Amino acid sequence: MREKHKSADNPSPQYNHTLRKKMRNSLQLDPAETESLLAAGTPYVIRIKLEPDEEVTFTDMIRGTVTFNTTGIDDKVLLKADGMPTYHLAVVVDDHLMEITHAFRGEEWLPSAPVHILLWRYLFGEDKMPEWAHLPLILKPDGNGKLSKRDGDRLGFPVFAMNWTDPRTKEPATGFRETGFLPVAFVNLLAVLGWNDGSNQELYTMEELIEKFSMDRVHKGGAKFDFEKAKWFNHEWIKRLPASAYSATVLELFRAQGIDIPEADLPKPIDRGDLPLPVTITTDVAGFPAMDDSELWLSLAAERPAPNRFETILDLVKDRCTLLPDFVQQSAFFFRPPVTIDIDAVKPKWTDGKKLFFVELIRQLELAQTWEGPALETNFKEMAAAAAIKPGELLLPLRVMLVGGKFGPHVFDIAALLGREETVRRIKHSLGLLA
RNA sequence: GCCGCGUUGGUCAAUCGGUUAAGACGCCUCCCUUUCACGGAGGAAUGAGGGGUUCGACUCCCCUACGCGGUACCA
Repeated sequence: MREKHKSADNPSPQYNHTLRKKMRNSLQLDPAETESLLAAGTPYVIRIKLEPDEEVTFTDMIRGTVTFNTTGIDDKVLLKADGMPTYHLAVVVDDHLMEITHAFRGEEWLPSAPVHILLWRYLFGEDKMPEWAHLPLILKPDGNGKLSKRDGDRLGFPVFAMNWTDPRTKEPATGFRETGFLPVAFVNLLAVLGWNDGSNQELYTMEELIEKFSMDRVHKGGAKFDFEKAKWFNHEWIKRLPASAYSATVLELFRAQGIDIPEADLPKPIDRGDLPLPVTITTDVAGFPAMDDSELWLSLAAERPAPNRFETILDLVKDRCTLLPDFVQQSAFFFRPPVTIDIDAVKPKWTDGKKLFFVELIRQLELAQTWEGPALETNFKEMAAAAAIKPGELLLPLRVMLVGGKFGPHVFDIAALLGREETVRRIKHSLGLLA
């Protein structure tokens, strides 16, 4: 019926005060005919009836006063032919029953806001209506338009906070959490996408956000999503939080990769019964935001005296980690010998002199009184001087022998954490490969 | 088509009439580091266009352009 009113000029004719007069409906039909149609079970919908040329004005927390003229709005369907309400009816009734005081939604809802305002007026009274805020949209990084799951798939980044499967299409989607984002970082990056407090600050804890966030500084225009910047936020949070804040999560990642961390390396399990109930957390470590419950408890024990090897290692490599899974790549060699050894990085410059040096090194390491990074380094450099080889010529081979490649923290920190036995074993193994 | 909302470097953005137009991400150079990073110091890069108002406009007004959102018995 409505189809015949479509034209090239107006591809989407409105069902409004003008058009409804040309259609078959209860407003045009004889009441008796309507009754008989109803009695015969003819399908029907119920629409809102808008008066022509009426101004609907409301206040939006972000946009201020917004005005629409009813002439430009359809008589929206409220109750569908199957008896189910449309969103328009449902939100209003829902918000009323739930006594909603503030309604936040995306900007795409702005055009239908007047319908909802009118519904409030007709049904419950505008005085009971919630305050409105229509948030700017997050746009796709390239081109224009709002960010969608497809863009994430196409460009290789998550668009949802957590993993979820679309109930309609059954399509799975990877979340920020599963990609390796810290909850604090995610909330932080989202908060400053379309808002800032006027200062140069970019990193905010949850507490600071609660204190400083204000609707009047939320932008009206949408912001393009930049995954590089998103990763930067996560990197910053990984760096500034102690490893104990996320070690439990990282432990799971190691296990998922089939790398088991010995019990002795892990932080001692906390007996929750012994801890007082956390009310307020005050620490000087950047406000120390809570993650989830278990991490909250862990963080409470952050000042625990006994350091554990696992978190010590995590703290040692965290500068190199942008996403949580990076920890596995950056520190797996601490827990099991490197799978591959980049021996080609050493071979071209390998000499008999160096070989002799390492043989002697093994002997000395086995004899060493103590096993600490600085002492190991001093001794190593003295040996290099004695052998008349520049330390730099020997440092890289040692690194490759211990970690398998040209990466990782300070070599002697690694050796210290690896322990005498494992250090010697790895040097011997590589010497074998070089023979 | 119509209605609404927007428009400062590649991106996020400050500025609420007077600044050399901040800062951050990314990019480039250098320093530190005998690995990879972190860190430090620099660099390139911005007011969509046109009219007004004003002593003075990125900032206020109008027009145009462009973008986005909506225009469903989807949300």
